[in-house]
Amino acid sequence: MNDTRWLNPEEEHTWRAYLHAHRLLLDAIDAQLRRDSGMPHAYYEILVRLSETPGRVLRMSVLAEGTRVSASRLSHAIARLEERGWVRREDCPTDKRGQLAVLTDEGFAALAAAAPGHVEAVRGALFDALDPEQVRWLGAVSQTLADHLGATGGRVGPQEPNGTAGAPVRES
Amino acid sequence: MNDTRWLNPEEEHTWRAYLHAHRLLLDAIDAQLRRDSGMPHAYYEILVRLSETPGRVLRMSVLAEGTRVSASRLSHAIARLEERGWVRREDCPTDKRGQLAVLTDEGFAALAAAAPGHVEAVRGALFDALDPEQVRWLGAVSQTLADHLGATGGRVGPQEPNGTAGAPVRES
DNA sequence: AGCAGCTACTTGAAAGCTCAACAACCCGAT
DNA sequence: ATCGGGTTGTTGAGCTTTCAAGTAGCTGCT
Repeated sequence: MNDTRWLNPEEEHTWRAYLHAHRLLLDAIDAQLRRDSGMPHAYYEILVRLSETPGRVLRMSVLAEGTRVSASRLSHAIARLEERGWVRREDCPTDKRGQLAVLTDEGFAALAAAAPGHVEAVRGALFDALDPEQVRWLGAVSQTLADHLGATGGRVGPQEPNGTAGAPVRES
Repeated sequence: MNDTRWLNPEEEHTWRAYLHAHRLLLDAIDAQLRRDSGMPHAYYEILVRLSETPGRVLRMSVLAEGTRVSASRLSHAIARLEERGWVRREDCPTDKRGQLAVLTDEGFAALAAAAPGHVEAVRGALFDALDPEQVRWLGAVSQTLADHLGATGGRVGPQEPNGTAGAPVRES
């Protein structure tokens, strides 16, 4: 009749704690970026991606893959970033279907301005709360999970060993 | 000039892996619920909360606190759940400002119908990928984080040791 | 060459979320 | 009693995300 494999108490607790912690964490990060830099975290991630790339250009499809967002969402997002002058679209020379998203100097400046506050927020919300062993485990578990979901349930296939966000390319 | 405490390589990697994993995980969970049960995960969490309460009633403020959602968002969400007939509003007898959200039988049925698929999704996306030690660490780290953010940066004050979601009250 | 089927990206509408403003009410102090 | 300040919940506007088409171009097959 009912062959659902319900969660056992430990799993249940873990899942709820995870949801709880994650919501608080991401809400804090997103709120900080919106408040101090006028951009949602999703946009920050896009800008970071672009900033790390030689020429600060990326094809839409690659960018979508890299930031794990749907094509549609990226298209809308880039449209808005374009309105702000932070990103510019160009035609892809090798594939007439393609579009390139180019980070403008204004976009890079906006990112550079946002980065310190954002990094402080991440540090304050996440790393300040965890001891080194916890950080290692969080990294390991996240990696395992990302591999699992990337290969199995997730959006797509071949995974780069990579996530998003942080600081823009440090110009060193 | 620049005294930002940037993330070190391990932190950077951990943060990106975390974002990556989390996005894949929550997207998968949310997509499953939308597809199979026509409700976003946020609504599921609200219904779960209500289902676990004696009488399946909760004051808006308590529900907002419990699901870690802004008052505004909850108000909108309840409005939509009400349109579907899954929740009903009632006046709070002891405080004329207050409103009670009551889970209807239809709402409970919808939750009960959604739960098995959702739990399978959580299991498949999360617990199937982790070994017991990783689950323990994930729980511990999440709990630490939730406490930290609940007390410090998060939305509010006195924390219940609790998150959200899972199965509705098992009728045992 | 031409065509079927796939990939890349966009679009518009509907749904959800955030933010700021607001109405109604409670409570404590005067 | 009433007034000030805090709390509870709602609303509407604007923005973001999702979903379902839709357009255009590539690719391999005949």
